[in-house]
Amino acid sequence: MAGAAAHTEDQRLMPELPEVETVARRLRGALVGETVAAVEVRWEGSVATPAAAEFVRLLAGRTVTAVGRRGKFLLLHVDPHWLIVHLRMTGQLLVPDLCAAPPRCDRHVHVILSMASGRQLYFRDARKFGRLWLVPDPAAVVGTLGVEPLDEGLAAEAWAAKLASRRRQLKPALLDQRFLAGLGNIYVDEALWSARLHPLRRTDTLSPAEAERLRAAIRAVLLSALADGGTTMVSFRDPCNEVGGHAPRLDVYGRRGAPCPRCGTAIARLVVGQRGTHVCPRCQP
DNA sequence: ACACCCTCCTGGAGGC
DNA sequence: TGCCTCCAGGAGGGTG
Repeated sequence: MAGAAAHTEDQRLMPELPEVETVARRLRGALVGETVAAVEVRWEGSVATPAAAEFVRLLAGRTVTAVGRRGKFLLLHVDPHWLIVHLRMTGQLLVPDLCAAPPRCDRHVHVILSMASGRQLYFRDARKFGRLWLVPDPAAVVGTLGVEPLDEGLAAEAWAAKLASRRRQLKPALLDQRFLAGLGNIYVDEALWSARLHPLRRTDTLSPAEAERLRAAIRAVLLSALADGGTTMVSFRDPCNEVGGHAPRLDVYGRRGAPCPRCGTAIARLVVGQRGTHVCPRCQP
């Protein structure tokens, strides 16, 4: 019975930190050193800033010197500019050149960068929520993001104090990119399950042991997904049009009605902060 | 500081 | 090749 319901949720899956990091790593090898020859913007709504014509003009002739990630944002240094991309729900960055099964250049491909070498980069996005920015300073886009969960910044003491300093429900706090950068709906549910914490617990009620459990769970969940090349339910693809391998290893997300891997109780679905949320009613009191 | 609501957008599912 | 409605989801904005 999890079948139909879970499949519905599977349609709405966004790239989170492990998926964006996977894209960044593979784009780095594909694009660093490449020079942009031409840019085509097929749907102007994909470009947040500047205006499409200016976006095209500024990129032409520039060379990609670095590819990085901050939270769920991709940062491409197209010297001297920064091309920043957020994939949101269904966005993809594809390098057809490298694909064993190349994507069609269909109506969902909204921006195309053509390199001097002939290599191309597609920005494809069925739901059109994804955005591209071209700015002189990345801080204009990513300046308000919180700490990176996989960085030293998430030290145990600082993390416990950070949680204690807020009075919010755990799930909305963990989804807040100013609080912690990179988690989305899937990995928040997975981390809370792993740490045996209910999503409605208030951040300032966690014991030091619980805070540490959560910190470790977040890191473990992200690292595990990253090792699998991310989670693909339906739409996530890396630049080579390949799916991520982590979906079968999810413990609660999209598994309503299925048995909790720890205790066998049926996974429940509730709504927290307007978002579908998966918990084990027994493990997460 | 926090909760709540709205907008963006569309494919898929379910009702009929 | 059936049509129509509903809905999820991240981020940013606004309001209470």
